[in-house]
Amino acid sequence: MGEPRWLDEREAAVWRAYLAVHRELHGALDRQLERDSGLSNADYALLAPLSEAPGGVLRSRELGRLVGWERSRLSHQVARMEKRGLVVREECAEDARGSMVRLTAEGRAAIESAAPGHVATVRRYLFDALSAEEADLLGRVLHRVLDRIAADG
Amino acid sequence: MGEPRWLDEREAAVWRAYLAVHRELHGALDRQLERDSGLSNADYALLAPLSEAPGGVLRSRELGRLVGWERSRLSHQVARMEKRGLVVREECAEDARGSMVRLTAEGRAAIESAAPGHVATVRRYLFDALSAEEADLLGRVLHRVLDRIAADG
DNA sequence: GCGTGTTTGATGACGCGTCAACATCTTGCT
DNA sequence: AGCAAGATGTTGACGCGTCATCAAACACGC
Repeated sequence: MGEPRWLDEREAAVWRAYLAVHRELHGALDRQLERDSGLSNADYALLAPLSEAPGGVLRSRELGRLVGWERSRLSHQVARMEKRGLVVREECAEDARGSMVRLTAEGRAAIESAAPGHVATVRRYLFDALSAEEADLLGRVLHRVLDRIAADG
Repeated sequence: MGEPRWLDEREAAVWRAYLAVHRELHGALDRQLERDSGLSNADYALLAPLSEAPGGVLRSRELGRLVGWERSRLSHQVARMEKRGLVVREECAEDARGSMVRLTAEGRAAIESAAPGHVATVRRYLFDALSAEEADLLGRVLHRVLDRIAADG
C-alpha cells in the first residue's frame, strides 16, 4: 500500500456513477414496494425465495444461503416480519438447533401483490436501458467482480 | 401493470449478480475502511469532498448536493461525525438558515490515512476486473440508468 | 412594511445491518 | 461414554437511512 494508483478521471466518473445508481435504484425500488404493497426491499428479498420453496417453508440456514445474508441479519429481519405476520418460525425436526421459516397466507398475498410492480420497476430502470448484448456483458463483468471478492475472503 | 413481463433466466441471473455485487462490494469496502482507519463508508463519503474543498469547509447544502444525499441523512451523519471530532458545524455568514461543515485536523488525518487503502480496494475489486473498454461501457450504461430514473422523478 | 410560500436544516421514531456475546445442539475424536 | 470443536440461531448495542415534522430564515409579491 506504499504508492497507491489513484483513479483516473474516467474511473472516478464510473465509480461515482456506480454509487449514484446504487443509491437511486435502491431508493426507487424501496419506494415502489412500500407504496404499492407496504413491503421493504428486505421483506421482498426473503419473501421471494420463500414463495418459490415447496410448501413455503425453508430452513433458516438455507434461506440465508439463498439470499446471501449472515445469520444475525436474517434473524433480525425474520423477527420483524414475524411481528407483522408475514412469516412464522417453527422448530426444525431434523436438527434441534435449526429453525424453519414458513410463509403465512398473509405473506404469500403480500409477495404476490408486490411482485409484478417490483419486476416492472427493475425492468423499466435497468433492463429497458440495456441491449441484450450489454446485459450479457454486464452479467459477465459482475460475476468477475464477485469472483475477485470471493477469492480474497 | 396488468400483465407484467417477467425477467427471463438471463435477466434474473444478472439481477441476482447485481444484488450480490452490491452486497459484497459494500461490505468489503466497509470492513477495509473500518479496519484500516476506523471510518465507515458514510464517513468517507463526506470526508472526501470536504478534503478537496478550499479550506476544508463546505456549506451543508453544497455538501449534500455533491454526495447526492438528502438533508436529513446529511444532518444525521454530520451529527455523528461531529460527536467523534471529524468535523465541526459552524454558522453560515451569508445565509442565517445555513450551516457550514468544516473538516477538523483529526478529520483530515483520517481521510488521508484512509484514502490509499480505499482506492486500492476499489481498484482491486472493480477496475482490475475490467478492461478499459468494459469500464467505458459500464460508465455509459450506468449513466443511462441514472437518466431513466431521473426522468421519472 | 406584511403575509405567503419556499429553502435550509435539525430532530425523533422506526426499520435496516453489523458486530460481539451468548445458548444450544451436533459432530467427531479418543 | 465423554469432551472439544464447530454449526445454528438469538439478542443487545450501535451506526446507518428514510419519513414526517418542526423551526428558522429568505424571497417575492402586495
